[in-house]
Amino acid sequence: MQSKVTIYDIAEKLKISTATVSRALNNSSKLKQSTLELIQRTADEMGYQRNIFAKALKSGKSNTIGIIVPRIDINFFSSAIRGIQEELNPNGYQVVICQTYDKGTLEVETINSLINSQVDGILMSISNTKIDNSDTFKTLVKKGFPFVFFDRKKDIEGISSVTTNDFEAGYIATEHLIKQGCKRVAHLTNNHALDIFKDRFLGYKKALEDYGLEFDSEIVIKTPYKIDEGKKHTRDLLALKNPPDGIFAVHDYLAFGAIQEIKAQGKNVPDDICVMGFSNEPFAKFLELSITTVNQSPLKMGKFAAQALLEQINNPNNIKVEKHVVLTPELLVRKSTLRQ
Amino acid sequence: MQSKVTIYDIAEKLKISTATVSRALNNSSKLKQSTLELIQRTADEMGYQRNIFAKALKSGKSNTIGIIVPRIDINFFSSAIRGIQEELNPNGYQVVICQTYDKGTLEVETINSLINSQVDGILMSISNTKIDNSDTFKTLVKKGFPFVFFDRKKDIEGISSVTTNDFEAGYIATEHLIKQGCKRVAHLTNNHALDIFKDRFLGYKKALEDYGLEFDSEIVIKTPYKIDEGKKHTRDLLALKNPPDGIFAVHDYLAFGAIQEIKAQGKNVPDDICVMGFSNEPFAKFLELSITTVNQSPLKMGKFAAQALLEQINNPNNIKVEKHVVLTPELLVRKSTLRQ
DNA sequence: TTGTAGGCGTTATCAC
DNA sequence: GTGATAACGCCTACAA
Repeated sequence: MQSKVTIYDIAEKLKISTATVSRALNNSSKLKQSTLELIQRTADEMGYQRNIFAKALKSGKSNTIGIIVPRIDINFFSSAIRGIQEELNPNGYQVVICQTYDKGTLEVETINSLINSQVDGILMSISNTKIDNSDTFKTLVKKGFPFVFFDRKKDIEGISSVTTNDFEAGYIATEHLIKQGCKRVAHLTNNHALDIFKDRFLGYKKALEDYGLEFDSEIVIKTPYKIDEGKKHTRDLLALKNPPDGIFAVHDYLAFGAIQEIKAQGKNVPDDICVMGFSNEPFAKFLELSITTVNQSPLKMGKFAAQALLEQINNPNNIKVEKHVVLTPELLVRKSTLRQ
Repeated sequence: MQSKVTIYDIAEKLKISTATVSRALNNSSKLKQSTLELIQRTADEMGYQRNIFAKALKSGKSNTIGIIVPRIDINFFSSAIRGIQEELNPNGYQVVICQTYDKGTLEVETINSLINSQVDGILMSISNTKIDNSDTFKTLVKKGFPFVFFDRKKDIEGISSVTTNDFEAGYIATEHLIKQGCKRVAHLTNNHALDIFKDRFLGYKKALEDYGLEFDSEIVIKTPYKIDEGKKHTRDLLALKNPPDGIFAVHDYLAFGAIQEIKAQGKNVPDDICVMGFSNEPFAKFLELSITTVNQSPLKMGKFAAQALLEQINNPNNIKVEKHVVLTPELLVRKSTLRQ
C-alpha cells in the first residue's frame, strides 16, 4: 500500500543509528555536514515518508487545525477558508473543514469530534441556532484550548475573535439609503441569535435616529436569508398602508428576492424603492440590476483569524491572550440604490 | 490542554490490565459483561478519549478520507461533498477537503500531501488544466491506493469513477432546444481538457446530426465559465452575419451572462433566442427569467463515490475492482427556453 | 475470561 | 558528532 520505509531502514542501510537519521531528517545543526547530506539523499532515494502518526504520538501535536462553518457553499465562508489556508499552510498546518448546516446540535458534536481527532486548534463561525452552547465554549477556555471565532461569534470571556464591524455596516448601509432619499427604510433581518444580525440592526436603528427618521418595528422583519423569503416578506411590506421606499436586507439573497418582487409588482428599483444587500455574493454584481451591498473582506478575515490562532498555539507560557480584531466594512454602491 | 487519561490510568484505578481495558473499549465480545460495563463507565467518568494517533500508528489506518475538488464554492461540489460525508461519517470516517483552484501543479502537490498525512483513500474531481498528471494517477493504481474519481475524471486503467452521462446530457439539452424550434444552436463550452466538456460537446453534435441541423464550428466557443465570458462571447455570436437562435452553455454562469447580453441588445429570451444552462446552480431557478438547466444529482454522486471508495478500502484480498457508475442527467425546463 | 509483553515509527535524553 | 534506549498510547498474539 503506502511506501513504508522507516528511519530504521535508512539506519540499517547506512550502518548508523536511528537517532542520527532522525536528527538529519530534522536538520539538526550538530551533525557533520557530510553525514547530513548522505542521510537526506539516501532517504530521498529510498522514498522515505515520515510517519505523521508516530510523530504526532510522540509530540502530542497533529499540526492540523479544524475549521467549523455553517456551510461552505456561501461565498463568504469559502473565501474565508481560502484566507485561512493561505495563512496556515506555509506555517506547516493542515486544515480540516466541517459544516454544521446551522444545526445547533451538530455544533457541539463537531467540536468534540475535532478535539477527539486532536486538532491543535479550532477556528469557528457559529451556527444560527437558538440552542445555547456556551458551556461547550467555556469548557474550551478552561482547558486553554486554542480557539478563535471569526465573523459569527459569541461573547465568551477568554475567546478571541475576528469580525466585521456590523454595527458600522448596518449604519452606513442605512445612511446610504437615506442619502439616496429614502424616507421609510424597512429592514429584512434574521433572528437575532447571532450578534452579526443584531449589530446590523442596531446600526440601522441608530442611523434612522441620527437622521431623524422614525423607527417602526412593523417594517423590521426577521426571516431566514433565502430568496423566497425575500420575495414573500417584500410582498407583505408592499401591501402595508404605508409601504417603505427603501429596504436594507442583511443578505444579498434576501435583497435579490425583494427586487424580484418589487419588479413583479411593476415598480421600479431604485426609483420607487431602493434595495440594499449584504455580503457581496458574486452574483449580485452581475445582475442586470446589480445589487448594492456591503463587502466584509472574508479573505482578510480568514488570515487574521488564522494569525490569532497561531499566536495562541505558539504562546509559550499560558499567558491569557484575548484579542478582538474588528474589520471595517466597505460599501459597494451599485444600481439597486443609485438614483440619478 | 487535552484531557490525557489513558488506558493505563483506567487499568490502574480498577486494578486490572491495560489489555482488558482496551478490549472493553473496543467492545470485545469475550469479556464478562460486568467488567465490560464497569470499564466503560469508569472510562466515561474519567473523561477518557482514545488517542487516535496511537491507534493509527498501531493499525496503520487513519480513518480519514481526502476529497480533492477544484473549489468548494461551486454548488455542485459542495453538494457532492455533503453526499460524501453523509455516506462516510456513519462508517467511521472523517473527511479532509482540499481545493486545487483548478491549478494543475497544486493537483499533484495536494495528492502527495494527503497521502503523506496517511489518508486511507482519496475522492477526486480533477482540475481543468492542460497539465498532464497521468503519471501520478498511474502510480496510485500501481500502489493499490484506494482512489475514485467523481464527475471530472481521467481515463486511467484501474481507477473507478462516478460521473454523469455527459454525452446524454449534451444530447438532451440540444434536443430540447431543437424541439423548441431552434434552427441554429450555438455552444458555449470549455476547453476540452476535461471529458465532461468534451462529452457534452459530442452529445450536442450528435443531436444536431440526428435532427438534420448543420454543425458549424464557428458557433462553438471555448471559454472559461464565468458570467463575463458568457456576455462577451454572446456579443460576438450576435454580431455574426448568421447569428444563432439558441445557445447551449455548459454552465449556468455562462448562460446567465448570455441572457444578460441578449436582453441588453433588446432581444427576447426565449422568443428570439433560447438559452440553456448546466449544473443547476441555485440562483438559476430564482431569476426572473429562470434558466433551463441540467441537474446532475451531486448528492447522489457523492454517495456513490464514497461507496465505491469504501468497497476498495474494505477489499480484503487485492482483487482488482474497477467500477464505473454513470448517473443519468435530468433536464429542468424553465423560462429561458420555454416558448409559448 | 484476563494478564504479559512486544511493537507500531519517532523523538529526546542520556551517555560516549 | 554519534549511538543506545526509553518513552508516546494503543492493540493483540500468546500465555495463563
